[in-house]
Amino acid sequence: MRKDSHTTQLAFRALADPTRRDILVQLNQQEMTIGELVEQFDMTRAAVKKHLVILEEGQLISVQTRGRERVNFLEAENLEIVFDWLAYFDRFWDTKLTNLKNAIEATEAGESVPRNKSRRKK
Amino acid sequence: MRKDSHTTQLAFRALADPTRRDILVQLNQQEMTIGELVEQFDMTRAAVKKHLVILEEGQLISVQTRGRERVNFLEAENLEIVFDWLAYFDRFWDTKLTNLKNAIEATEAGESVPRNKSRRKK
DNA sequence: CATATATGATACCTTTTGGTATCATATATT
DNA sequence: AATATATGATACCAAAAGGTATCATATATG
Repeated sequence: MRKDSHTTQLAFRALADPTRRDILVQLNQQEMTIGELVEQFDMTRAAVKKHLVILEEGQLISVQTRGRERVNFLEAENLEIVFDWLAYFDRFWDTKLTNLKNAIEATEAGESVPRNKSRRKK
Repeated sequence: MRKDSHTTQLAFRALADPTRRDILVQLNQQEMTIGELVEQFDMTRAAVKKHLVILEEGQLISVQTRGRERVNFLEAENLEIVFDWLAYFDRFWDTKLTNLKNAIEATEAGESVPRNKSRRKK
């Protein structure tokens, strides 16, 4: 039986909570301190901190100290852990490849890369 | 703030457990009854059944009744829910597109579709 | 130096999760 | 019809998850 790695488990665990997924979205827009993140959520600093720890364990964010501040960065490349797991499923993948092929050809034709609907911000 | 859908949440929740991910892998090879699945795991039927319910709620499997048997199928297309969420992250996506472009060109050149790590730089 | 600010750490609580044991139901099979 | 088989449902339990309140620590700043 195929058993995926602990690294994979920590990544999926990190993504299982909606607040944590939202944090990643925030950090995709801009790196932020925990203080700035707390302003975006209706919960205490301690709760946000716990989420940040789990995101770090999942290798989806990194932290850089700046004086007394600690700035959190999205580690977008490490979403590959999840992507790779998905890629295992050939049936899904085959149709996906076709769609992506079209997207890429559109891109090469000079259009902008087509995005997901949820990507739009109003 | 971007808030993802309940559907997305149920999918990520379903993927958060290693046993459930393994079940999807099993069902990718071949559709199976709960009885057949139980043979593959070191836990009771009731435990497996709970996992199947959560996978159904995440729309990642479907069930078809055949006499007294209930056959579970992978709904590989619905992994798109997760894929779409990942696609939001442009930084990740841009590098991924490049890799996929290479993969697709290789495919069109007659090679088989490369997967996972083997797709990356060698 | 003294104080405010930004953050981390810990104890504690409630709900969810992952599991078992057990009972109930539907459909083959003899 | 009676029994075996395949599955579903429920009560119960321990551990993990998600949250708060509170205390501790490090670093700017007047």
